[in-house]
Amino acid sequence: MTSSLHQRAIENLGTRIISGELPAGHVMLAEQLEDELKVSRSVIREAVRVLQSLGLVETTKRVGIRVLPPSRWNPFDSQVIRWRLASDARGAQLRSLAELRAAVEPAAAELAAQNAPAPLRLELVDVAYAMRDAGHNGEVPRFLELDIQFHSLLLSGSGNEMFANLMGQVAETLTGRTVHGLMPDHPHEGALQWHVDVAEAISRGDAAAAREGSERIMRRTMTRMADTWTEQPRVFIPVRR
Amino acid sequence: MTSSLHQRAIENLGTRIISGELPAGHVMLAEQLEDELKVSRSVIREAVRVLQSLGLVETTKRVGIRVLPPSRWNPFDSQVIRWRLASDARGAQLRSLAELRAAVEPAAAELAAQNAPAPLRLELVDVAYAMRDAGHNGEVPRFLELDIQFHSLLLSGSGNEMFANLMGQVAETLTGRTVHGLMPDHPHEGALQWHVDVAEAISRGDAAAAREGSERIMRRTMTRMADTWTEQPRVFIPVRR
DNA sequence: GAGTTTTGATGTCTGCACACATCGGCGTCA
DNA sequence: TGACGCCGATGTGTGCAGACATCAAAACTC
Repeated sequence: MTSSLHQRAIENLGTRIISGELPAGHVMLAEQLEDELKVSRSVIREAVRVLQSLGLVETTKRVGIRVLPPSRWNPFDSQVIRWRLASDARGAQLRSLAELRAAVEPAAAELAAQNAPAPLRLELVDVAYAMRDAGHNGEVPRFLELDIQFHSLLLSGSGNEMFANLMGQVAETLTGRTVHGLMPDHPHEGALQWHVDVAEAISRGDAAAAREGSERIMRRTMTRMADTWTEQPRVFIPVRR
Repeated sequence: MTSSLHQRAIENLGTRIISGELPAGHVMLAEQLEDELKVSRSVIREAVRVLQSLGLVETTKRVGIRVLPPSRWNPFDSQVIRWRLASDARGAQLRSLAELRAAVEPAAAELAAQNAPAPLRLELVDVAYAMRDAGHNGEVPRFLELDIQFHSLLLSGSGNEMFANLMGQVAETLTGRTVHGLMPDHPHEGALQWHVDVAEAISRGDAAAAREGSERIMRRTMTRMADTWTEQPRVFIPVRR
């Protein structure tokens, strides 16, 4: 349990802002938050400072703490992502993550084939084969675990820390699929082999094959998920000049 | 100037941590920081809370404030990116951003062709032609400005808030190229036309052409920049299990 | 309407009590 | 004698309460 008071205050306010309960433009006073959350001023202030750094609120003297519109939120912060996944915008968040992942993974596969350290390549191949076996045998939980590990290793092997950081979020989209009932008991036969192909391409340093294999996996993943979020409204962030 | 004491404390500690002056594992005491920065506890505490949320430090009772290794830093936070760009790792940061951009922009172009609102499509075409003119006439500052606007509009038009958020960082990589002396007085003739092609493909909703055109631009950009950072060491983030 | 004063919120500082992880002394047991 | 574990001492962050400083919005004056 993250039982620190300020962490709970962040959680409370963060979820309420992102859920829309506290809409953009809504102004709060520090004193009012003290009463509401039954904590002292320092706790509120520290929480507000963190929310400020996430782009969720801004503070103005003589006005108070103002909630900022979604276009100001930092969409890459893992807390923001978590809060959005718990909100009505869950579908839109999953789509954004899936699109990002589909864009990044082929590039990461290509880089991994060029740069990944040898032990990581070996592990990647092992995991791919283990994954194929688990898929054949219908061991769904083990398959999901290996799937996450496979893609984590791939992103990590790219040697790009931004790609690698997407691991955590990718895990969310993969586990999110099971929640949406999108995981069949027996994973697609072709996809299992494609993972092995990607791992071996990376292992032997074949960048083009690694990218193509990864693109194949991503294309299939996207087409399978696409129809679940067609109804999700898209948010267009205005260009700041 | 953002002259708030707490902001300055964040800036001071953030730059020193990311520059390596305060190495991973280094432990500081809140009281010691008060003396050093000549500010009160509340300022230090609020600053530390923000740095904690960025993954730069962790606090432990009876120990103090411990600096975390780079693998724990949030690589998508704009402050972290800015601090890295100002450090010795500037080259590695630019490479990471360029790789991310190269992965994302073709996907964004494809999505923009499918989803962008009509006014944005028109503006994109206008900017592309203006860019071509500025390039022909050797108006370098205006060209750079239009270039940033073009790519911002493209990312924004994708309707994916994560893609759109990369705008600010992309501007950094583009202006960073000029600093590195990578911008010729007269931009590449083909690239100018490619931008127009992408804009028109998006404008008429031709997703495949938009993606291909964007890929062409990105391939050229990457090959042109690649040799500037070959000597930059890559950082492999271990997979957390 | 321009300039000035008032006002009310955040910003900053300080002293105190508390929680709790670490350390070290002590005793127990093998 | 040495290893181990209990347990209190200690020092740190955490949380609280109250004060004053600062500064920009709002009200006021001319």
